[in-house]
Amino acid sequence: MVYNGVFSAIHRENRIAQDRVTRTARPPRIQDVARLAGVSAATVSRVLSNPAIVAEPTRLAVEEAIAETGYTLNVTARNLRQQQVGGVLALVPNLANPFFSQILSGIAEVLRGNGLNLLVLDTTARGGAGPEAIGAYLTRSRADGVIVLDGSLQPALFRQPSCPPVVQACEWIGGLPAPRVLADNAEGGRLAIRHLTGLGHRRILHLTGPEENSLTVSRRAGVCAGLRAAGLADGALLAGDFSLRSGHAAAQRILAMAEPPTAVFCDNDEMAIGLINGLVQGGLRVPEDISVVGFDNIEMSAYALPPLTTIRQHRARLGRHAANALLALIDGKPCPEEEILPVELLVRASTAAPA
Amino acid sequence: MVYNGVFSAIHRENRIAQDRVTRTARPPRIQDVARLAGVSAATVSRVLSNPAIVAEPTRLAVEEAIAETGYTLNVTARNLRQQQVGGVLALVPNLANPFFSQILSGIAEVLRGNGLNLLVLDTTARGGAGPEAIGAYLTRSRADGVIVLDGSLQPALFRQPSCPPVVQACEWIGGLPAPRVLADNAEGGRLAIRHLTGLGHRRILHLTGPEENSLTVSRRAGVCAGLRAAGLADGALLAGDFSLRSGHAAAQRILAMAEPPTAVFCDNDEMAIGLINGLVQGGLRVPEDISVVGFDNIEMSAYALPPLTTIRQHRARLGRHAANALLALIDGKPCPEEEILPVELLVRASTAAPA
DNA sequence: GACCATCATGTAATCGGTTTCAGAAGAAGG
DNA sequence: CCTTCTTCTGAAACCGATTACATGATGGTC
Repeated sequence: MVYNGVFSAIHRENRIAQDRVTRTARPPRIQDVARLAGVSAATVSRVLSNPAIVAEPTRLAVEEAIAETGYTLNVTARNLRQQQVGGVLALVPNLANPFFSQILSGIAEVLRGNGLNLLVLDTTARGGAGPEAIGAYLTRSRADGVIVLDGSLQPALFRQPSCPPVVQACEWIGGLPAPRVLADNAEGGRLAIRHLTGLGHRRILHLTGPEENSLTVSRRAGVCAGLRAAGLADGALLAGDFSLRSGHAAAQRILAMAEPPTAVFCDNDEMAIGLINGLVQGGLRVPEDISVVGFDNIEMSAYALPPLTTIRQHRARLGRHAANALLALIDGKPCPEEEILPVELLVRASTAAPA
Repeated sequence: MVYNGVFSAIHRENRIAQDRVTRTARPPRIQDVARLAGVSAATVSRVLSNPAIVAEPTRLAVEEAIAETGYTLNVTARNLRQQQVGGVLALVPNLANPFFSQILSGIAEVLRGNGLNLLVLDTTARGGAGPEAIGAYLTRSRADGVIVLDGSLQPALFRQPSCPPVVQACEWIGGLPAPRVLADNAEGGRLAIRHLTGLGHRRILHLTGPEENSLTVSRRAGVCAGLRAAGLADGALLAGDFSLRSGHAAAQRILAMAEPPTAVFCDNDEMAIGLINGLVQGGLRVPEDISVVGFDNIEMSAYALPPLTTIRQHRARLGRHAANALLALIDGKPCPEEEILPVELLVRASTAAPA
């Protein structure tokens, strides 16, 4: 006891000496602020998290002490005590894809407003995380919640008992009972087809994403509905993978057709732009010889040549809605199982009546 | 003491009962694993972080207990004890911009390999973070390190005593003494001009980013060097802001010129694509009437019409190098003040000899 | 003046790991 | 058989906050 007292006295002297020499020696803790303000650590904590319950003079003294010491809260300590992580994990198939990064932007905006960090995990990263590596992140100890942007993940991943609340955005995983925030993909497909059939097109090709992809499936449904509404059969389809390259490759296939379509609806803008590039280089004119419609309205589509007719979906907004849904889930508040955001047709110059 | 003993016995019973009923009652802690394995918590911790120092039979028993309980480490608790955050903060001007998200992708890859999270903060987010909001993140308690991708921030932000190690990537901030990982911007400008002068161009316009931007400044220097090497004067410049829109706007200005340039070098691909769009819509042909060179080699540039001649820089690689530099800094290892990554000229179809 | 409610604050337990230090067990050497 | 050294493990302190509970002061009421 005596030894202890002596020791801590020495220790304190030492600390003060250090403070005089180098300010960076050791960041101040809540206890240091308390000492300086002549109150307990509990009171400082209260000033920090709930100032209203602290008497005015005390509060001012504490605030002054905080300013004087340059104190900043240790977030990790708070998180440990409050049994939270302070962050939400976003699972994206490809961080480098602008489509996803715009959704992330919306997510980040809402999270930051609620004091939460955005943690990003690239599910198909190079040197990459296998499913088991992703699973290691799906713990309450790693994130307070998860937003899934990758529909190709296994639902089993999310069934571990310690998995935090999950929300799906944009794409979704079959058999995963987590709320979904989606664009109205079917309606988008339908709108695109209605536009084309309205122009008089009857041979319409659908350039899709990967066959099993949830976006592909629902957009395809809309396409078929649109075709039927115009009294047409389901029509041809060609499978791509959402990349510029696969759009370009599709052009070669089309150029080689005996009876090529007069219009193509693409499941995203990037394939549409790749397709136009391939078609034009193959000697066709867009839209005179063949019309092209995209999906997403990425920024670039307005500056393509010709500017692209497309289905617009508001990606940042989708991200915001997903983040808000997750926040509700984390707080144990009710959250709709499925939220569908409207899309709209944007007519530019890549579509015209068939020759 | 007795009361305490009785209480914890009841508590334990209760816990076991809960475990039988719902597995989600309470995640196991290291203590639970220790009890099951018949060892102390310290030993379990050692198995987790440094298995080599634990005797084989003990280790196996612990590993079995871990598997049986489904234990997962509480990362927050570990971080608190180890005085770290387990994450690195990236300050990006615009998360939705593919240019930055590809750098992020490289950063994320390296960080994940080292067990660190990537935290993303959008410096110009909507509803946005003022400088003071950003400053609140620049604390050792919020991040183990910071990678700055935004050259427009105030250097003073990073001077707070509690600011963690900082590395700048891609752009840089004047007066901030933090290591920089950059593309060879000047060389890129020089290469572009050499290519154009080699084709015979003599009236070359430089479409720049914002005047004070660090990329603009160094690319401009390269452009001027290139022009001088060809015996030409510094030449005209037009200031844009790296956006598609500003490229498009520049086209209007060029179309209105009495003596328009025969070639334009743009400080990024997006402006170049916007520019081409504007020029073509204004009736000029690219490259027959006017040549255009971009910078960055974004994916889209290969599929522009015409495909864009540009300067290629490897963004993911830049991100990886920046992350590695930061890791060195965090570990107190030496780290070069400036690292310059090579760029190269990619000739496609948007450049040709002047008419 | 005694009693009670209210408010402000302090004390100490707590979150869940890691790590220092010390001690036990076993091996090696004299 | 007794040291001495090594290897392994456990007890307890520690990281830095939050918060349940206790306490003291104050003011109002009868």
